Amino acid sequence: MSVRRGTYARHGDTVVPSERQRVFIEAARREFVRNGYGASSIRTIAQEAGVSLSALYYHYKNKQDLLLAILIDGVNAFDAMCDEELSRVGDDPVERLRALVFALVRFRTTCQEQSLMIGTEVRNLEPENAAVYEQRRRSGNELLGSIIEDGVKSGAFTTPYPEDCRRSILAMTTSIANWYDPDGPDTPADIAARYGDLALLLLQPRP
Amino acid sequence: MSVRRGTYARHGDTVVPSERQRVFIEAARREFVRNGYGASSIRTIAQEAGVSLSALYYHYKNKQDLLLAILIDGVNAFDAMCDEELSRVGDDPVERLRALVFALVRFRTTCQEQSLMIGTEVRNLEPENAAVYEQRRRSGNELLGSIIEDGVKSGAFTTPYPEDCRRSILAMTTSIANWYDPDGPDTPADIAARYGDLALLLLQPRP
Amino acid sequence: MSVRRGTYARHGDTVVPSERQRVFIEAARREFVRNGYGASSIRTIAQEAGVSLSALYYHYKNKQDLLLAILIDGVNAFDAMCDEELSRVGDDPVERLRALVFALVRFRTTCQEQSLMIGTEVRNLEPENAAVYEQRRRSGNELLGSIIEDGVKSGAFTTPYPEDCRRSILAMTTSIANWYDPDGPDTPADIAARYGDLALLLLQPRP
Amino acid sequence: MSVRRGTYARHGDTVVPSERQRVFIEAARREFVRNGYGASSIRTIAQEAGVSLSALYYHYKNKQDLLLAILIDGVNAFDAMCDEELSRVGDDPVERLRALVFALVRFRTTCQEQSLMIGTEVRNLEPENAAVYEQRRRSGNELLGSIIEDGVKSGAFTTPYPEDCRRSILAMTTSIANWYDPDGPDTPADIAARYGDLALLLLQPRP
DNA sequence: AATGAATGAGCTTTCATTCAT
DNA sequence: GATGAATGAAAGCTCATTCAT
Repeated sequence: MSVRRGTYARHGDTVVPSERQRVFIEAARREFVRNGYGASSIRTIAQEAGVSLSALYYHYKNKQDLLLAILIDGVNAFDAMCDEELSRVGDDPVERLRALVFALVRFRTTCQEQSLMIGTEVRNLEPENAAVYEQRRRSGNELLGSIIEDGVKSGAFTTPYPEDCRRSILAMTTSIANWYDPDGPDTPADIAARYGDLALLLLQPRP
Repeated sequence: MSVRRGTYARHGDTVVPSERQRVFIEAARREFVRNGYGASSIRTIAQEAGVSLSALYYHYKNKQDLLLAILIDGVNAFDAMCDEELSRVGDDPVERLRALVFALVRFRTTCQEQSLMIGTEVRNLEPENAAVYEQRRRSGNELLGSIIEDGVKSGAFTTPYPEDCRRSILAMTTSIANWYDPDGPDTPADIAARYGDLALLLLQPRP
Repeated sequence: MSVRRGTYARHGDTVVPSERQRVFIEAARREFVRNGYGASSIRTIAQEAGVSLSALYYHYKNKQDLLLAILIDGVNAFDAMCDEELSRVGDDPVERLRALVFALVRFRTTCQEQSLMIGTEVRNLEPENAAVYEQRRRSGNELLGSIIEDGVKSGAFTTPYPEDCRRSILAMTTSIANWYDPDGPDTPADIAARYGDLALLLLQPRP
Repeated sequence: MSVRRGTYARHGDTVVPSERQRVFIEAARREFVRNGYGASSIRTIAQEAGVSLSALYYHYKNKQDLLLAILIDGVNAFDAMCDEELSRVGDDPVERLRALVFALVRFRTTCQEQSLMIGTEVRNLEPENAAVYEQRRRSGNELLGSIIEDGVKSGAFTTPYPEDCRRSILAMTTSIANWYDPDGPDTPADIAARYGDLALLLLQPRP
């Protein structure tokens, strides 16, 4: 039968896309980022991927399925970066916060396209797929909240608005993808350092 | 003889939409926010506005023109709020900063739909219209930059990263439109007060 | 707005198709009779009707709607013939039976295409439309049953199997559409006379 | 080396389908009866048969070939029933007529699906295959005509319209497949007895 | 100021079929 | 015997847009 069985739509668990599927995912992501999901043509995507339209349909049962695959691929990359950065540090909330901000910035700069997809195109997921996606996404995304919460509890952070801080840090790092230029003077590490500082300013660490 | 001549596409200056045009703008905005520009049907918009498709074409020469009208309508609302809030305060950078944040928050909360359109759907403007729009938008949007710059020059703000602060403040207030619930416990003023605090934390005002 | 509002799918009552709609109905009927509903292309139908594909979609909201229109047009023709023939005779069951068989034969011979559609393509109606159609069809189609029933009650027909007779008379007249050749030697009236005799043989009239 | 060589398309003679082929034939028949030939998908058929699409293509060279196989399988069943019933009786036209009607009814009731295919889907045969099929079908189908002819010649049947009788008897028995319900009260034998009576009424046997 | 009718291009999707393995 | 991968053609349908009235 078809590869479609192994699609994310069916099992929620992490399935590594095949080489062919990677080609589709990347072509589609380029298109979706350029035009948005609704205005992107699946014909053009197949063309950009260098195969026939039917071949795409052999691997993904429809446009939605492709969108879901891209988004899940994005959160996988995101999770991987968070895990990697956090594995380098200990339990100190300040250290952990800096590490996470570093991961966020790395993601928004080195995976600019993935980054732009997530959050912009989620609204185009049909309810069923949105559920599948949310479940996958939750785990990775609650990290910031728990780090802040821990820091506040332990007295490391003294901010009176932890929830607003969480949202703000997320928003300000997320928006980096909108202006970051890989050919510009700033390296991801430069930016991460500055945004780490800014994030800590918001959280008002115990002096 | 058609109204189209007076459309934004032709003259860049502010033209107040007629009553009829307001109906179209609002119906279209609802649709664009729901589905995105590319996936929205101009037929559905006409239907929601309660008139015939041809009537819409009498007022706007095409879908693009409608998008441009919506976006300009959005920046007009935005500019009006900024002007209003800033007219209440004097020259002190801290006061001005708070006033502007207040305006930003008011816009993102009370004009949620306009807010979501701006920034999400700009990319769907064709080059010619994008130019028209950018010109209109610039003036209003450079306010934050100049306030920060003034504060830094005068020594009122001591941040070493004024540009990152500007971007961060913009991003964190912008993102409010994504989660704000008019039926929730927080009033726009509540939120504005907190985000004013946060913004000042980033800018590190002289103690 | 569009003509679609007046389509049969919306109101169950008899709406006379416009001139344009007649063209579509006849082109579509030709195609459906030739290939069957499922294998007929709506593109080809539009082509045969001599208009663009979109024009067809302006008048009928989809393939189903067109099918329904054709079928209802068919039962309308059928009903008209039955009414006409029965209006010529009195109350005598034998007379009425002959008149109805005459109407059946006339329909199967002079409206061969309509005839072939009805009964062959009803199965392609989606449930909702099938309901609309059945309701329209019922009235006309129960005539034979009631004539036979009356005759049996009054003793004019002595058959022990009135229900099988009903089905048989229906089947044998229906099948005429399959072989009747308008250029052949038999006139519809010839055939009707013979099938009237046969139908009466089945019903075993009181001698 | 493929089985296709032995397919009906190549030799006209009776080839008994293999066990595997029976599975395909039955799955396909179910689909064809449900949707009609043109609207049935060969993919769905393979799925229902529980094998891969390619496996189906190994056994039948295309959709047409499958249709032909089904139809021929149908006439084979039909012929077998006729032979069986007729072998039980002698030369008397009345006896033979009753036996044949019995066979017709048995076929339409116990092989309902085969019955519905034959006659409904023949029109979908391409000319070449239609020829192959007609040749196979003729023999079995001319039985009724010859029995009636014999009876008329010998004076056993006095009908003035033997050809119309033949068509009527065929039509009325054929239509049984449309309403027969295996779970209903009537057994095939019950129905056959009644339709035998009706058929004889049409033929007007010498008293 | 507004409408109904029409159009051509494009959409997503499914089709029957082939072929290397 | 059987499969996965692929393809070109065509399906039904919707799109933004135009134009005579």
